[in-house]
Amino acid sequence: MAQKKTSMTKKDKKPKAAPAKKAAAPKKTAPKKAAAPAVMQEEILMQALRGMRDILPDEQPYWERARKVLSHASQEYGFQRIDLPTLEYAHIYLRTIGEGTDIVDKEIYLFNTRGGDRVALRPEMTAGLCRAYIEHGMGVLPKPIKLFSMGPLFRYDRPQEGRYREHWQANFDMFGESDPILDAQTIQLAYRVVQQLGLKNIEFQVNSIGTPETRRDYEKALVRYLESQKQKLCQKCRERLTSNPLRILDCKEDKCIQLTAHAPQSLDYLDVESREHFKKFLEYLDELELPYSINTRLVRGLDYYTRTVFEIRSTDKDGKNYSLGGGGRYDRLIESLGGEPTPAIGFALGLDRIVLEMKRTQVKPYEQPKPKVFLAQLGEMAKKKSLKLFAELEKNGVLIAESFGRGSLKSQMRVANRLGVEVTIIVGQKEALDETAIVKDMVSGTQETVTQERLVDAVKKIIKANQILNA
RNA sequence: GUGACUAUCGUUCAAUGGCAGGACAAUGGUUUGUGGUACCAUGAAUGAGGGUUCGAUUCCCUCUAGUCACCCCA
Repeated sequence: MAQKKTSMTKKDKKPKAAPAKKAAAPKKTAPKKAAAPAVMQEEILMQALRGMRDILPDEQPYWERARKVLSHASQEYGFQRIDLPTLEYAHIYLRTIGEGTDIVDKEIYLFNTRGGDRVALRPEMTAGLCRAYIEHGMGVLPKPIKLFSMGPLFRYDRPQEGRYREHWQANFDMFGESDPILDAQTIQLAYRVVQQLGLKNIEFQVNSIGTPETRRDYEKALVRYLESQKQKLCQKCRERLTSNPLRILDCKEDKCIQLTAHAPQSLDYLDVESREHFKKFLEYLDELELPYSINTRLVRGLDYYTRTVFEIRSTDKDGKNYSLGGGGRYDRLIESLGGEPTPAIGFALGLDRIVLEMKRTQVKPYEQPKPKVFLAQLGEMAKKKSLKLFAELEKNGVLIAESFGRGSLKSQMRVANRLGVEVTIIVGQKEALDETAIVKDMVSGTQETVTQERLVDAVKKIIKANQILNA
């Protein structure tokens, strides 16, 4: 695995006094750290916060492609974009995600504002979405109400690759209908997105966790079963027995897997309606011919889910599993926040992981249109004119590059060449005076002088000719 | 939150208890207004703080950060 090295701290570099040659003194005698300047500057760590990262230009083409695909898919499926604040009253998360969950107990960014409000950086999107739904009375809109959202979330985790304290998610949510066909459509949409992104080896895992009541019954039954054979569990799972018994189903220890294989299954404890819902859901899924499997061990980390839950996973050649996203029904959530009872379903895709997966599987990133024209200038007068020329060309739809800061024509030509432009426009002292410009075809190397009025046409002519040649 | 491993120019790879070096990238140049190659030059690093030592980038400790495995999740 390629270990990504990251440079860390930078000391403030002292500006060089003058461009003049370094004093004759040999390097070694120069003190490594020169004497402090008169005003002592406090050294600040030039380092992003832990778990936070910069998404640099190099990586942006992947993100751009992901964003484009997501936003197109959302429109095709009739979702409307909504943007929510990153900060909310803390209690909406404590209430919805559930106290006792790791997200709330250990991972939430919680603080008091100057005004004394207890607020939290959003650790997930759904709670804020429901708050907005209620606040703006969206219940009166025609059902289902489909909302699409994309933005950063925050969790105070211990970072690793594909897991950051600030990470990006795209969320698709539908409110107002409980029909299981929506559950299937949600998965269809998720599949559509990963397909359009060109991701391979995708699988869905689905499960139903029923209602909070049946879940409690099931949990009791599970504990009862496991308690009777406690010795066969691993050390951690013995602790989980009281803290979070459902998690035992996820344990990777062989003995726990063996034991839980015969444990009661959540599906057996579903109420009649949930059972029917799940059955229908699976029928629809079969109809769609999507790659899915039922994972009765799938338990999601949020308390608000009811009935359908699912995850989108990608498997690499070593059989390793990555969760790219997940979701499920949350039919009680709006009600629990004080709104009208409103069924809902949603899912989230983790953009950081999607991008990681795109790179892993060598998906083509989005390619930014490249400039085909370079504008070179020579001399003060031409330099002034070139600003205007640039604007003129850009207005006429010519994507243009320049390097105004450079002096010599040679270095500008070098840049033009490196950029692979088809045309270079050269404006020097003479051309500036004559209101003309030299148009050079970089492929053939020929050039001609044209008036600045005819410049746009002349440039476009060459580009067009090249297009025909290439076609 | 737990454990393990790691940290050298922008990137990448060296080296050393005694002046930290190369490659790539960058910038300028090889006669004054034209691209490639080649050549030359110029900047640029031992994550931070302590300790051991005559001397530490190298050995030790702490911190910070990353990666991995847990935990959890997207």
